[in-house]
Amino acid sequence: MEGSSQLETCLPSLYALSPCALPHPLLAPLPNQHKLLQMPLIQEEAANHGVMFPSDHHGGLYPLLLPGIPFCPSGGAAACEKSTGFAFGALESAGEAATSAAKAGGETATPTTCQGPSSWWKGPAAAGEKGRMKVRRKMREPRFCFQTRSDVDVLDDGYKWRKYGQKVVKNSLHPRSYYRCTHSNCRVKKRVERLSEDRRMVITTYEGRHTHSPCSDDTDGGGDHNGSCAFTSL
DNA sequence: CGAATTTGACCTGCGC
DNA sequence: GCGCAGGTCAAATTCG
Repeated sequence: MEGSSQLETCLPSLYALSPCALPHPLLAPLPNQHKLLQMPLIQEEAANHGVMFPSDHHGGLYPLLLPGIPFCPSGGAAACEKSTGFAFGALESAGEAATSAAKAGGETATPTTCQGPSSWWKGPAAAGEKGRMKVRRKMREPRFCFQTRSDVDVLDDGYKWRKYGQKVVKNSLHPRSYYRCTHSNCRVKKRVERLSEDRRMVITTYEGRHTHSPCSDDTDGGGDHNGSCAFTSL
């Protein structure tokens, strides 16, 4: 399913997203060869919210993380928000920016104001009630959104993902895929879609933070066996 | 046979 | 209030 050769150029940039292995991945610009395109719309948000973005101006590549926000396992997002003053919804429009970018073909788009309310599933407990009680709550999760040039949709970022949905979105020729981290207590999600104009451009939006390290994906918890993990090289 | 993926239906939020 | 679009669920299907 996955063309590993095409993946190679993308891997390091994705690895840099790991909050577990790299507490401060922002500090590590990636080589030129890893093509990420900046999205003007999101950069606008960056200016407003202090989010860092990929830069192809300096040959560096910076994951889209919220600076100053510590790794918060098991839903510490709210606490982080308090302590840092950052609203985790800040990148809410970033996710939409991906779509906007797709629409505008990477052209400048008017930055939308951060729309606070967004949905987030409340979890198995609430969802399980009455069978179809899909109660959602306001989104308070960090988002990392970036583009990569790849022939494969699902980039191997070290984590294991399960696809839970696919949707054709408006103004996009390609369907958007929804993935969720397979780790038991990890509710990180990601959306993958392709640009209408350039099907090789993959827009990946990560949502939330992993509560585990990439290598210990299925072996829960303590996995410090980084020996064979590519993350350690960063 | 178990795990992963597919796919249609359902739910929610937002704009008009 | 209504309709649209995005996001999620879960049964069915496919794959290893």
